[in-house]
Amino acid sequence: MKASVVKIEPNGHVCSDCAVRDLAVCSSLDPTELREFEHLGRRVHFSSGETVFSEEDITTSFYNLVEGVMRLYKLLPDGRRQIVGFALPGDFLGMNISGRHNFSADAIGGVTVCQFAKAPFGRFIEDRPHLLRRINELAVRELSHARNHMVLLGRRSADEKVAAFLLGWRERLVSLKGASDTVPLPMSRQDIADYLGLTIETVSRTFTKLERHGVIEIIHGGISLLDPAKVEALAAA
Amino acid sequence: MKASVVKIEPNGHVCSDCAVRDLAVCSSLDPTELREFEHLGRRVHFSSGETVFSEEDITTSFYNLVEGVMRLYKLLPDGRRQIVGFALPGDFLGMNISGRHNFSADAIGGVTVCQFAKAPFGRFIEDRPHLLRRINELAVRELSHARNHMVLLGRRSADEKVAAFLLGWRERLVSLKGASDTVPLPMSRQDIADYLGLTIETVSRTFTKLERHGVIEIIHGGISLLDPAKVEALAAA
DNA sequence: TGCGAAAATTGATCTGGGTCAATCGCCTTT
DNA sequence: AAAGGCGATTGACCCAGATCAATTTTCGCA
Repeated sequence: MKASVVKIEPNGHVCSDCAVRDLAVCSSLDPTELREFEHLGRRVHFSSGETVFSEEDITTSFYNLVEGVMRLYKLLPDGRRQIVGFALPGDFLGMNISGRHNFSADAIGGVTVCQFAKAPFGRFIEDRPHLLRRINELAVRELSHARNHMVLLGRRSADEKVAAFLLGWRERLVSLKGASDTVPLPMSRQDIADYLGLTIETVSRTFTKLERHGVIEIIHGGISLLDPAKVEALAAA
Repeated sequence: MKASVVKIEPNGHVCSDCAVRDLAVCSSLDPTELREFEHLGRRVHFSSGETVFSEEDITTSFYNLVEGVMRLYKLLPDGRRQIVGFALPGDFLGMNISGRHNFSADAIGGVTVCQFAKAPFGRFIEDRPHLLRRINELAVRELSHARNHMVLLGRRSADEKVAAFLLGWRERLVSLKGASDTVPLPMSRQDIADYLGLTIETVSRTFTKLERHGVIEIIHGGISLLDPAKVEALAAA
């Protein structure tokens, strides 16, 4: 949204002590490769609300999210928005066949990415099938998520959508922050609505309804699952 | 749906004159590889309505659709169904990370697939990165489709959904049957409804409404686009 | 060629979630 | 500490699309 004034970190970064070393595509690289890989990427910081790349932009870079949360979304000509996913540390962004990004991505809160110019990255992959396999693995995982989300969007009620979202988001945070019934929600209600194919009002009402029923507690910056089993039942598997 | 009585074709098939030679994953193989590849797959026929594989089944095979159309879908415990896509000749099915299919697939009309046992296929890929790259390409293409479909499911009206579906289906048929304003629809109205996140009644009503407005003509086994530009306008890009 | 069943269409009515419109409750910023 | 502003909540009302209920059309099969 805002004008993009990115902050590039001084060259001092080393992959070997990167926070997402074992989650990201890099997990497929051995120490020698990793040192070479280090020179391909540069760390870039984006502040809250900044757009990292836009749908229809020609793809010049791939990104490895290192820290923070991003919303990935598509817009219809009249402004309707569908968020197709939230990216978390370890996620790899930018793969496409058309040569253009097919969604936009912006920062929710401060974000650090590891940015790779397309050509050198492509060359690096060339003779490293294990990296390609890792990328494919992430794509297939993403595809599975996308299909689950289609079911949610096409066939679930508002209550089910919200319940499933809370559980799914909590689940995704497990590998990053460990399991917890306290679920931070860094994204806005509008973001949640656009992710679930609902309006902000319906999301808000559903939250308060769940709270009235003692199923969740709305806390500052997130929610707390008071009765996870009940939420699971509401999500209709 | 029906009990599965598959028909395996006698061994006489050769990849080099396969109908999907240039569309499928096989397009990445050179003639020598293709001859070796030939021994990995066997052609299997499924009749209308038969299930090729089911969600949650352990993946023992990958499939290359050679002829016919398949519906790919997920079911909720209470029977609600979301069709996540229709497969056409050239499509590659079975990639997943969990070791289980994450959707079900059944034949719409008669279908011929080229079936590969998982292990030998995996071994064949192992030292052929160009095949892996081709598979990744198909996965990324699929991912793009999935994201577009999320927008449709989450943010488009019934009219827009139907119009977009007709255009999208027509577009997919171009590479198989050439461009045409006559669009065959081998799937049922229920299938279309479950693909678009609508009910069968809404799909039917929308078709008749479009026909009344002179935008399409409902013909036997499909529709004809009388005013493609108008349909595009309705689809809201 | 006709019969039974399944698919598709059409009509009448209902409702979940959208729309419109106030507040409310914070965070800033001064 | 007051004011301004933005995100979130809440309420009143509405409507697109679901549901329920007949037909009508198509199709497989004898």
